[in-house]
Amino acid sequence: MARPKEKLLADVMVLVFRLNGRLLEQGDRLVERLNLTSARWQVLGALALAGRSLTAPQIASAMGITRQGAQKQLNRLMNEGLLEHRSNPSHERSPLYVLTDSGARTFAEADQLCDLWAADLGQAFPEDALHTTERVLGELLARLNRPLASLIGKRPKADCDPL
Amino acid sequence: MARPKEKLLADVMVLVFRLNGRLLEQGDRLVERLNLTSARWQVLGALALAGRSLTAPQIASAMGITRQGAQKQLNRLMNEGLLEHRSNPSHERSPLYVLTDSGARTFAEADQLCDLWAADLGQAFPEDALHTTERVLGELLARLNRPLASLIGKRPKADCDPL
DNA sequence: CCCTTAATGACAACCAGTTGTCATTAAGGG
DNA sequence: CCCTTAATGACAACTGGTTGTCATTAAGGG
Repeated sequence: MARPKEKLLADVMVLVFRLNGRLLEQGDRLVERLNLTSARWQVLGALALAGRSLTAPQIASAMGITRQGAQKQLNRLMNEGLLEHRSNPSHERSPLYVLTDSGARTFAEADQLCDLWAADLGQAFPEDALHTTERVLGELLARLNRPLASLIGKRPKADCDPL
Repeated sequence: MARPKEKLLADVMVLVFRLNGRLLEQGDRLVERLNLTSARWQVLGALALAGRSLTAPQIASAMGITRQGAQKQLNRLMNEGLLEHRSNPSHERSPLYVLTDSGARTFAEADQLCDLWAADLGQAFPEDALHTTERVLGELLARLNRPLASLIGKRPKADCDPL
């Protein structure tokens, strides 16, 4: 075989980097008119998908970023009136966030645009190819969520110490 | 079908975002010992792969980022002695960059680590699944490189005007 | 040979994310 | 019921990328 699996995988990695950039860029343009960016859109999405109020750390975790990163977008969305606080019965310093009417409307518009966009992009691909892609990327992600201690010759942290 | 293609594609997009983060994170850790980051590693890679000296804009284009972004990393790599200037016969203000011995050695080490890493990650996947993934992502990228003018109701720029 | 335009580097401002620190609140074990 | 520890928000500094601007150099057309 001309391309060993490592090389194929390296190609996939490079594609992921490029795609990430393009997706964010096009996503930004897609929701520009709504005064959203990809980042703020994703926050609205986390709340809309959850269908209930969430705290900042919960939203961060749903987005796969740090709570500080999520907090920045939350503060901004609050200022713009797309979100509001609900007092959190089980944590007085950590409010729950919910979409305002304006926020829900804005997200619905973005979601419509996204469907059009995805339908347009998706028509080029056979269903099973998309499925395979999803499976591979998902499995890759799962493997990347484990540490790579062995390769870098770094000792595992104390709490991972072998008995 | 329970999942229409738009939804599958949306899932793939989310996976790309997550993977991008993880790959950068693990990549950073992989080359940490070499005083590299994913970004600086990629600059060295662009030069090593090209096998010849390149200008800053050429490197930026190879990396798919802006020339200003590439320049930042180039300046830093110069300071650390991994790159050096060659005078550019065809452009006196835009020098050519080449790897120093130290830069070439550092990149060779990183490349070795990368092969180990990719081999480890790649063994989980059948060859044809990786191939399909590469094809889908590549085609997706190609489609994302065209503007999405129609969906956002934005007029195309003057130089794209229909005759 | 000018003169306009494109390419380039330097710089600054910004965006989205990270890590780290600090003070406060929540939670749980003697 | 303390007292320690974890979780949280606020803040600051940093990274890697973006856009925009400016001055200079290259390139090409009258």
